[in-house]
Amino acid sequence: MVTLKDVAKLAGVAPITVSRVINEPHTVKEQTRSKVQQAIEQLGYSPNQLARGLATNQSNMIGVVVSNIANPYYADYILGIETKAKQFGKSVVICNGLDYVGAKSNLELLLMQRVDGIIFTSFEFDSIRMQERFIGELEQLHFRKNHTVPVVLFNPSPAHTSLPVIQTDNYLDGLIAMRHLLELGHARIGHLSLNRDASVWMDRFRAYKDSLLARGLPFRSEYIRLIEKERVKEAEQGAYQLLQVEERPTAIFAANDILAVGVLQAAHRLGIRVPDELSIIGVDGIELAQYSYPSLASVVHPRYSLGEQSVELLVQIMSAKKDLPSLIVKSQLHVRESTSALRGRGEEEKS
Amino acid sequence: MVTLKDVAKLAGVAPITVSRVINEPHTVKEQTRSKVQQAIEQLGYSPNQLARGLATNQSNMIGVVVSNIANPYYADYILGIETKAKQFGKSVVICNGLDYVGAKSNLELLLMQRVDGIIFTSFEFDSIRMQERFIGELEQLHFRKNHTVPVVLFNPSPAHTSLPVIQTDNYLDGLIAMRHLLELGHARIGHLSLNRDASVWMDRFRAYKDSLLARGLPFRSEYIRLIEKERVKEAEQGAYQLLQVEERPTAIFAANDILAVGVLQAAHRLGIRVPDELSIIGVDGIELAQYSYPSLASVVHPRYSLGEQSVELLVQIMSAKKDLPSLIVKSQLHVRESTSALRGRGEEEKS
DNA sequence: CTGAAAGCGCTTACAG
DNA sequence: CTGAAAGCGCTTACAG
Repeated sequence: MVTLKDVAKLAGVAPITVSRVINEPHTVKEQTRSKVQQAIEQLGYSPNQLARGLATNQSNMIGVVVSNIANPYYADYILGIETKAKQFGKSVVICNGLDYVGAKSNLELLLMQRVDGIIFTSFEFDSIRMQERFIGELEQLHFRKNHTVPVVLFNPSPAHTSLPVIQTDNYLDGLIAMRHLLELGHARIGHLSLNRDASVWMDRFRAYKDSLLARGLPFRSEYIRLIEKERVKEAEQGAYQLLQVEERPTAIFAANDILAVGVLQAAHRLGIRVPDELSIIGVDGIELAQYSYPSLASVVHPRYSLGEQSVELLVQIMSAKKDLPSLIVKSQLHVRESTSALRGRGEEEKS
Repeated sequence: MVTLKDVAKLAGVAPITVSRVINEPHTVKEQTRSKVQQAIEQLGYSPNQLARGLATNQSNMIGVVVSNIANPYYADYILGIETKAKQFGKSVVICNGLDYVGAKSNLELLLMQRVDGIIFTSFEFDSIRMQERFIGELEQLHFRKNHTVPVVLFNPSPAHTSLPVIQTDNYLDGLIAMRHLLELGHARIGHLSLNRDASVWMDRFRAYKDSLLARGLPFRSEYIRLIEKERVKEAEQGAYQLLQVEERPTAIFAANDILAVGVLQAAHRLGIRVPDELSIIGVDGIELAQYSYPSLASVVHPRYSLGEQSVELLVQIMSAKKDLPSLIVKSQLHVRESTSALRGRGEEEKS
């Protein structure tokens, strides 16, 4: 391997001068600089980041622990992270954090690699208790005297933590979805969600209830279905039950797009026309919802931008050497083809 | 930061002994080992990988340059890479390689980081010429005398290269898709693909033609549609034209699932029933196809496994210090709801 | 504007 | 089984 020394020798200067040409070119005289530049190109020199990192105590890498890399929700998010990280001259080390053990061991690896900071996405461990524990350990790590690693949590669950957080507003997402359905005149609205106590599901459910109450609409337990797994098939099964109660809901607020797709599938198989007989809305804005037939209305998360902002927040914390206020990023309602005004009510309005 | 020295001091041994406890524990006497272990835990020591990498000339990182991180095709692939890499004790640095400039600069960054090896996925640069150029530069890099970086290309395009390659068989994928349709009795089969000269599209197209010829079926140019962009919307537009020729195809082989979803959308909007009036099959096996309504038949790539195998191949090359034969991984036909026997022909068979 | 020395935190190779 | 010395390839801090 070509080293700084080799370049220095060829250019007839001291190694430190080569270092300067690379890191602070303006401090070097034009003439020597071009001499060094030439030597660098001639030898195809590529600075060793490991050595540089060791000397500067800065690796120029940021770690990202994603709860599940294969989850399509995170594809855009990761792209946003990568793009923004490169703008700051940083590389991205990506890890999967499917369970506590995996997340923990990946965290340790990242610490060994001396990454400049770490971004964690919302975990989906088996139990919320383990997530609590993990976040607790992160806090300990973060507030340790001798070596602090800047950390940003994206949509942590549980949400209460002293660490810097970037988050979407689950409750607001729910309100937005419900308002859309209510404004279309729907009153018999079902809710399909997950039987988990993470805030994603709890808060969206709370928004569902509050929205009904605010309109003076009854809250009917037969209009609620909580399934066990965040999968289309499971959601479809749950939706069957929701769609077979006596007074069928005219609209369903699915807690996210995966579940919404399941509802759509169920409607198709039951021969229920969407949106004529049933309106459906989800949350997240993943591709799957966009390319369903009919395309699904969704409260869309700006995932790419969330990735970018996660990095920005992390970098700010890194340079400020202190924590910054948490960030809440707004979602946006995308009305597509899966919702329509309630029949009858809609006609009344026309006349 | 706690260093090896600190641990050594606390344990009352030489630094090298601590190093041994970490890297080759069996060479250290039980008694000293436990003394050192205790000191490590007490201080919360975490070995500095940068220093280790500098000394051993091995970073324990592998680089991955993905043509487009946000492409859902790669989500599972990356997960497979990450999982397998961790089994080998390696971290994954992920980069986006949307265009030549981006791929090039990311390559340079990875080289500076002294990654142990790099995996490149098929590029989708604007022009095939730039892809050729990039692969050419990789070859140069690979066969350079003084510092060779092991490299694996996943589905490169153009496909002819002297570098180690792991690939799916585009031509075979096409044959499998076509055989399925032909066996269902279809004779009027359309093909929707991209107007690009990458082998993904060329080879699948060739398989389309050859399959027809092998059955003595006519090749009709009005049954072919090549669109400009790999997008559902664009595919839908292309499909309209395909579905409005006088003698409408009874089946369509879409060159991949994205395009197949577009065909499905077009069929829906034209009121053409799938699969009763039109069978559709794609290639890739992405989620989007699986959760369409009706669900789309596809020649499925084992993407998770492809990721795993990419890492395995890379690791083998790294340790063998020489190139290994290229790997071709088989796809698998998943019949779902979007294909059915040609009416009439199907009934004949029954009687 | 340029350089000689020391050090970042590990491991390798050689002793004992 | 354990250790002292040298080195990996950079940069920091101090001189001049």
